[in-house]
Amino acid sequence: MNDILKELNTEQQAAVVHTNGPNMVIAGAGSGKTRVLTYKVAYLISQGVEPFRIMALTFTNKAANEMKERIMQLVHNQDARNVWMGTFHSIFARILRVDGHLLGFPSNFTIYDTDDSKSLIKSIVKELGLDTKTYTPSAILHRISMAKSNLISARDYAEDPELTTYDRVSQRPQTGQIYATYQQRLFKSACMDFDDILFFTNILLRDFPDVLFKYQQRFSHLLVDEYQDTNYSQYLILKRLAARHENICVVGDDAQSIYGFRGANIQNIFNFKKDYPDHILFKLEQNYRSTKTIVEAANTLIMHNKEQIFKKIWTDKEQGQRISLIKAATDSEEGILVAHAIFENKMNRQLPNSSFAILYRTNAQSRSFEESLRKLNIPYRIYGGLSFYKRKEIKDLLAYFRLVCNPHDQEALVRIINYPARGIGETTLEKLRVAASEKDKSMWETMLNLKADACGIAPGTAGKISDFIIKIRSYQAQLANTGAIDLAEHIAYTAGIIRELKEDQTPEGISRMENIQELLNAIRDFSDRPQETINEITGEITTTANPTLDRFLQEVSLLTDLDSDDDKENKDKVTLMTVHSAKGLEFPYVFVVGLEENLFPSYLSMNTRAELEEERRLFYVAITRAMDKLTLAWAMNRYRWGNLSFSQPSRFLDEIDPQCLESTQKVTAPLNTVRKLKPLPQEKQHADPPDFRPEDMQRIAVDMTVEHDRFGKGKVIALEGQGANRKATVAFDQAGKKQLLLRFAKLKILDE
DNA sequence: AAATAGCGCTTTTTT
DNA sequence: AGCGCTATTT
Repeated sequence: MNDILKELNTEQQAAVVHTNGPNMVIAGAGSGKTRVLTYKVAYLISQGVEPFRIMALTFTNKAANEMKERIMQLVHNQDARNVWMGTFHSIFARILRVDGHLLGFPSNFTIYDTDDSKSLIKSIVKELGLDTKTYTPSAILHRISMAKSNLISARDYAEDPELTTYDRVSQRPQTGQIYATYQQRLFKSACMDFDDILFFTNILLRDFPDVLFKYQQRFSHLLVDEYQDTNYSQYLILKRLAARHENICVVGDDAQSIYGFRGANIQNIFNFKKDYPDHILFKLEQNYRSTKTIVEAANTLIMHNKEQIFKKIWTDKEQGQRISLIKAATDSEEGILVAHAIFENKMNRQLPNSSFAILYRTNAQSRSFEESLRKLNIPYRIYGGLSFYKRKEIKDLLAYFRLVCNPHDQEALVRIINYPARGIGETTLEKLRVAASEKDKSMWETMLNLKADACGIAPGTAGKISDFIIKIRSYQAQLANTGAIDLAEHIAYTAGIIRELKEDQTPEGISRMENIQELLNAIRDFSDRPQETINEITGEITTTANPTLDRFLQEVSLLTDLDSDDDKENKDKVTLMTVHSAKGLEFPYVFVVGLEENLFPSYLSMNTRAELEEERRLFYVAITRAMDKLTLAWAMNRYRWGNLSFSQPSRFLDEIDPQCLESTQKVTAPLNTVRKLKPLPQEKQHADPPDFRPEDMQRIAVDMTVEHDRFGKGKVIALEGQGANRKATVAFDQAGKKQLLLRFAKLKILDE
């Protein structure tokens, strides 16, 4: 172990070997923050601390896994994998699965992602008879999220004059009511949203002293990465857990605090100092990542912030190249110039694609870079944006899995009860919703005890509901004793999703099918990997083989696409991502693009000094990702929501010491002004098929062969309803099973 | 019931 | 420009 310590500088060593009592490491960009944390855990293990008594909280799961790997190398001890290491959310979700029953949650509770939460809020807003344009789901969710991060329950919220006044002033007086209903609904569905994981962890530790005691005892050492981005709720969990041993080490950099918008509280740094007056403070100021030019540029920039903990970041490295500035005429030219710059550097210096990164403020900016990179045949990978797990087809299949594992999960139920179409429409759903809310039961329970006539549901529809229930139950019966991949494939093939997708042979349809296959592959990988399980008594983590599908779901709900892509064959790609997701990463060549007023800084963050300073810290994070060479780009004109608008260069460009910048400015502008003409809309066909006979409608009966102008030939399987509402279920040779309203469908009888 | 056309709306960052 | 929702069509 002493050999290992030699790989650290004096300050880093001091921080690593200080293992007793509270301590804080303020670490500048590129100063080896993660290194200190990794070595500290390794050092603790080498000093005889049992791995499962160490809790290390990181910002991403990827960081956690990399750290674990490194630690195992350092200590030559497989037990190191028993360190409780992961994001706040994944670690405390794990704890809630063990002890959440005390709060009334089953251990298989579902975690809602932002889309689930918004869609639930939307349906609540509608139920309460409010306007979804005033009460936009994202605004409401933001309010609820802020409340939860500050441990304000729905009841507290309603009684808080400041919050309610704010809501009244902003024309949304019912926000508190929505919050309360939202919580009830989540609870009945056995679901938690992201903020609930931290909120309920706090409640658990607050109201159940023996649980608190158990974890306080167990975790002798707490370590926290990216402490500057923790919120109040996270702060309080740490404070509670650390109260017994007070061996808590937090690592962070106030200059890189960029998550204020989601409740991160820089005050936590000062609270730490207050809570532990005898804490030791370490400062890491030597940067090992970047050239002198880049470090100086970053230092001069951040000086413009008023609120900061003073430190002087310095480096031993060479002066390096000056920072290039690209001034483009338009956003598409910005893309071209950046792609060409990458191409030239790559060729002249024989660099791999992976040494380049393009960083932008908003996901929407990625397009022009994708286009130009593609034209030059430069492989790239985009992170963020529409992530894999947010795609419709993936969410659909996952919803089946979710419903099987937790039938009370209402968002999952609503999503798939009529997908693929099985004749349970919006009207029926509304009746079920009303019935469920009257009986104060989950929708699933309501369906199980369905008294159809009482809810005004037709017998035919009730039959379809019961078919659906039987299907889901048959999956549920297999859950416990079937491996994840076997059940997943069984569901994918028998629920009709794959059948539905196979019909669609458009490029999008084919890509959707590929995505489903990719999801199944991911589950296969997961099934092949032994799973960690917590031993309830000792807290030790043991592994079990052949995990079930619910284990997969629990894992997947907290993943981001940043976490899960390492072993892709082709790793040598240019990276495109937002500055936020670039936190903690580094690249030899970095392009920070879109440096314009109202874009970076964002027009939404220029109202207060605090917001503007956060934007500046964000830019600070962006430029400190660069190791060797930094290029900044901006466009004089940019397409914004459909039309071209003029831009001013970002004020941040003027805040960098001009000595760090290249004096020359490139201006080349072969403008691509030819835009494709849209084809004229086609004349619609209103006429009936020439040989259509209206009287056929009366004569149609089960087992007849019929023809539809779009779906082709098919056989009538069932008929229901009377008069104008008469419907036929037809099995088409090509298009599959469809329900059609005879009044419209114009079916032609081919064979009786 | 299912598909489509057209309209208005939104646009920050993410565990 | 792209999306989701509503109104309209089949």
